[in-house]
Amino acid sequence: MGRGKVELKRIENPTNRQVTFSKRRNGLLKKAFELSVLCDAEVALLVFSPSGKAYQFSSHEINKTIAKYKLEVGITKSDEEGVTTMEMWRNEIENLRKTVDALEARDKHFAGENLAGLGMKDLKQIERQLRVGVERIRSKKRRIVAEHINYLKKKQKDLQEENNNLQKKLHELQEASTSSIILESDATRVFQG
Amino acid sequence: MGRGKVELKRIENPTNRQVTFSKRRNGLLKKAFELSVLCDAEVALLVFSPSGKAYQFSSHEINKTIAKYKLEVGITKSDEEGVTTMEMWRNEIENLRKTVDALEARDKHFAGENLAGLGMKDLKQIERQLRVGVERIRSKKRRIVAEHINYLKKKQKDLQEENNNLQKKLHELQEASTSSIILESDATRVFQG
DNA sequence: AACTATTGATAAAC
DNA sequence: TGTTTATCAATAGTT
Repeated sequence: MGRGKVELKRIENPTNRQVTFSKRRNGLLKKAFELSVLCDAEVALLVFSPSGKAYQFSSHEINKTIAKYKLEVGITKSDEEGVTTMEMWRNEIENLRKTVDALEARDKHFAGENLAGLGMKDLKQIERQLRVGVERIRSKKRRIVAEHINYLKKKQKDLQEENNNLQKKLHELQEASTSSIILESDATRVFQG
Repeated sequence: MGRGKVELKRIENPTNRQVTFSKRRNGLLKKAFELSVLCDAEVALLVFSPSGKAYQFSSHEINKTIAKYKLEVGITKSDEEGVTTMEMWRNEIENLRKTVDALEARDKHFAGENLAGLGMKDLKQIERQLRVGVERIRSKKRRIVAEHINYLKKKQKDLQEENNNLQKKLHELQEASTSSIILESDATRVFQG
């Protein structure tokens, strides 16, 4: 379902694989939910990304669904305990190490290092990603600057206003002072007259 | 997807519900499979029909996937006492997870995403790194193109050379042919004379 | 992330 | 259930 058919095999380009994973994972979770609602079914779905991130959906208590499944299949609890656990942890750690390696390789590519073995297509894609990144960073910077400018303008305006007020008051005081002098001199004249 | 839209609520007609369950269950299992293959993901899917019949798909050992899930939940839950070795492993895994998260965050920054909370200084640094990356990628691209051009030039030169050789040979053949005709007519004349 | 051209899934009917 | 068909939904590739 898309611009072209897709072979049923691991997508080699890591970026595409990640994007497809994200899209299809959402689709799968949605459909699991729909099935449970439309057909009144009990559904449990576990998904782990290659990097070890977990996603899940369950229509009921997931542990109960799992227990139900185990009952159905007749698996003893001991299967998942003991030595197996250790192995799993080892696997988990190994997977995480691989993920770290992959991400670090990616970072190197973004830094323009370790490009040997990349083809023109890969390079173009990376360049495009970098350019998009730069543009977004610049946009963010522009926004920050604009916000700062607005802040300064507002501050300036406030100060100007305050300034005007002070000037006005000062003026009033001066006026008042002058009048009172005039009045005083009048009064003096009256008294003198 | 069909002759009409469908409300997201339990299908009341039991026959339709059963038919839809059958179809959608198959669709869901198929998509779970595709996700696991295309994206190299670990997927486990459990479905119980309302009548209690079980269906499942799993890309790996389902018990391990389930155990992995429980491990995941166990790690997120912080946390009770355990054997020291276990603790160490947990720590190691958690550290690796943090590393992965950090690297992924870095990638996001490089993609110009999740920039909230970054200051002007951070942004400038990231932008500089990206620009360096772009420049190196471009440089690599230029080198590839240059190499390709050289290859084409060499090929062209070789072809030109071969071409010349062929022309030369052709010319020689034509010369030879012409001479023999002359010789033949001479001979004829001699015989006739 | 948003947009489409396409493929895929499926509701209805048989 | 299986098949067919008209439609809707998911998504691959692209920007």
